[in-house]
Amino acid sequence: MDDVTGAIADPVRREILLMLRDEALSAGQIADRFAISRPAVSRHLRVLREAGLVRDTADGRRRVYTLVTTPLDELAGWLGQLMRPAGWQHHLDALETEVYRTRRERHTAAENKESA
Amino acid sequence: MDDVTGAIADPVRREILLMLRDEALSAGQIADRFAISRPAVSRHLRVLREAGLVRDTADGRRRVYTLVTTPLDELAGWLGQLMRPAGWQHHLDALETEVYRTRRERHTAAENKESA
DNA sequence: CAAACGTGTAACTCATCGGTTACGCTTCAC
DNA sequence: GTGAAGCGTAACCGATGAGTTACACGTTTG
Repeated sequence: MDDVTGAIADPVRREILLMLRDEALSAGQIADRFAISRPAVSRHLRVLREAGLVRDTADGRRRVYTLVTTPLDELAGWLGQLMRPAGWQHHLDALETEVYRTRRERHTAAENKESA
Repeated sequence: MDDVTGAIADPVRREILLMLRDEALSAGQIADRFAISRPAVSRHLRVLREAGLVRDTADGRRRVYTLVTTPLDELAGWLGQLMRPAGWQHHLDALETEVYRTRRERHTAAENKESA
């Protein structure tokens, strides 16, 4: 949990996650979309990887990253735990999870759509 | 958003939020539950306050803190944005079930008398 | 009023973080 | 084989964060 919240805490890393939401991207492609240096992005990717939020697959000399949302379940559960007593119904639209106890393996987002 | 994710990133602060979920607590009461010094807790409270996650009301020489979940909406929305493409339907389904089933759980944390 | 209580703030230390440049390793192209 | 492409790591640095002790300030209480 600490890994996830820590990873989420940085705007660059949040942006990376959003980028990976729609398509898998290589390290270089990701780095190109930021003003900071490539090594800096590389380390952000490392943080995300260690938090389990992304998975990297070697593809020749490239390294393709894909999103892994599973670790977010715990965070979502924590959020739900906090918001429940208040306007629960209201948040339902935005929130979306109470999982917290279910699914844990499911999707794995292994779409090999790298048509870059 | 950065404020919230930053605030959430610390385990002590997350714990504080959970503590405030069920009842309002004074700074001292909160500090007593942690091994760290009181000033340290005080600064955690400041971070939470600046993130809008807690509200403090003066009560004599005490300062009572209450939870404010509103800022979490944005985070919840962001989370949803990330998890939607994956098992969104699934999550939503589980959520609704959960909501109807628990239905505010009996005890209700009725201490929410101090309105905004 | 004076003493004790409850809290926040200031000043300081130490560890961690995010960024940069330099470098090394593996893979593709010729 | 040689050189370039693509990435990650190492070393270094300034900024930030969390913890501590010392202190100031308002509030109760005797």
